[in-house]
Amino acid sequence: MLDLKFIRDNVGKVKEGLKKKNSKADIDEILQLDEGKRGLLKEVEVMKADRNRISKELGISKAKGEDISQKSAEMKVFSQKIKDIDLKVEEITQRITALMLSVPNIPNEAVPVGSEANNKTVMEWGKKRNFNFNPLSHWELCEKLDIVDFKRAAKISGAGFVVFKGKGALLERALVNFMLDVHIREHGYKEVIPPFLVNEASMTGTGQLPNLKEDMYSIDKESLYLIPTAEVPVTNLYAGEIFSEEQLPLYHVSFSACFRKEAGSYGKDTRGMKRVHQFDKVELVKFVLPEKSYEEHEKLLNNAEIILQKLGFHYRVRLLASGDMSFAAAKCYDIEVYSPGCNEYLEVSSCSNFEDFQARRANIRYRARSGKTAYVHTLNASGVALPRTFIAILENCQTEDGKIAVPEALQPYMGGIAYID
RNA sequence: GGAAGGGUGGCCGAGUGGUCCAAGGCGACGGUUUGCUAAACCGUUGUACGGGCUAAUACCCGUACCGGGGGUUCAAAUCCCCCCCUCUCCGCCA
Repeated sequence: MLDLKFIRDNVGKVKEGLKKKNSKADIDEILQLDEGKRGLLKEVEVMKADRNRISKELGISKAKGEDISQKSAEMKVFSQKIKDIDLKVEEITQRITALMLSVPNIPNEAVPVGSEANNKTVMEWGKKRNFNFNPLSHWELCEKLDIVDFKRAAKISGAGFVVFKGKGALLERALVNFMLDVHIREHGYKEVIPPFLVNEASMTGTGQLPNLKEDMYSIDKESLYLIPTAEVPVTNLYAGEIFSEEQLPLYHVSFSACFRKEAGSYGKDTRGMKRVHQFDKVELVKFVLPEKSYEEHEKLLNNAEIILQKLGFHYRVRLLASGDMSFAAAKCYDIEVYSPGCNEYLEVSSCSNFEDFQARRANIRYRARSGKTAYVHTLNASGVALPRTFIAILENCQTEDGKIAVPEALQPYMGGIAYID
């Protein structure tokens, strides 16, 4: 959520930012409601001051044994007037809040303006592997090696689900443990294993609700949602809390399953496991001081990149254009790993700085040494998402005779085996 | 699913209708003392919103906030109703 006061003082800047993000959010309506509300507040607060003063006087009169019945009767009418105005104020406040929750974050100045086509490659690592044979797609490899079962997954759950089997399951497990270990031991993150079901407040806190409701699985009877990313439970861990300045920065790494309906992307990437309804992910979440957040953002990006470097994959980093960023982000890098079977770059991580946007929604603050409280900045990145990394391993590490050469970094996590065959 | 307790400031914890501007403690900050640290003593110490005055997030005034919502009352942390959360015990299940 943006700061209403900031909107009030920077109307032009905010409108420009929203335009860059292709948002149709109506700032004017919010400002108009806000003005009306402040007018009413001014009026009713004077009345309340009167009420408080007179009530106090009546208390004293009564203690002296004086008759206060007439004055009481007058005050009853006056109090009712206050209640009526309070009700109006409450109505307006709710409308403002509802509108504010749907206003996206505005982009940082470093973000290129435009749509997906304006995303900028800011860095490339490694090189595409040269094959002296025709590389297979991951779904062909999965079937041949019998390590992922798409058909039976569809039978028990539906399209867009996968079942890992044998060495496929082992590879998935190995990847999770490998990534967790790197972030915990080498990058100083503290591990958290959160619930995979969260309440509505948590989903609102990180910005998935209200706008992305159609893309989430929910258990309506209990008002619970299946998490689309560990970002949701982990960020909301500290909702309503106040850090001391010494506690920051705080780094968490978290493994979770992620659940996404992928509404609106039917027919896209239907083959294989590029886009599935349930997948595993190792997520990095940071809580930092506002003045450090862009420095921390670069470090975060690097932490995620290291995973791909250790696995030895060619990848590129894209700075997303304003219109391609998510609702809550102020600046975002995507890491895309190259996969030869499908011959494309696959997004394995979004590395975002949300500034105080999520912190304001979830009310996560810190107390500065001066004693002042302020919102923290939150950031997160996948470190990294599993299915596409799994794809990249199969397609990049395949041998001519149809085996998968396990990357060296993963071998200790797979009982020392060198090949999946 | 049943029964009982609890939810108060950064934290702990008192508070059964007006004097609550929420006691007291801890912590934090400032000061005195001190070779340094500690201790002791003195003082300060919430958040949000609105308004005034501004260079100002400084200062002044007001309002609201004691889990959330509603009610009673001239007046609610306090009384009543509903809900949420939490904890203990019982039952059921793993």
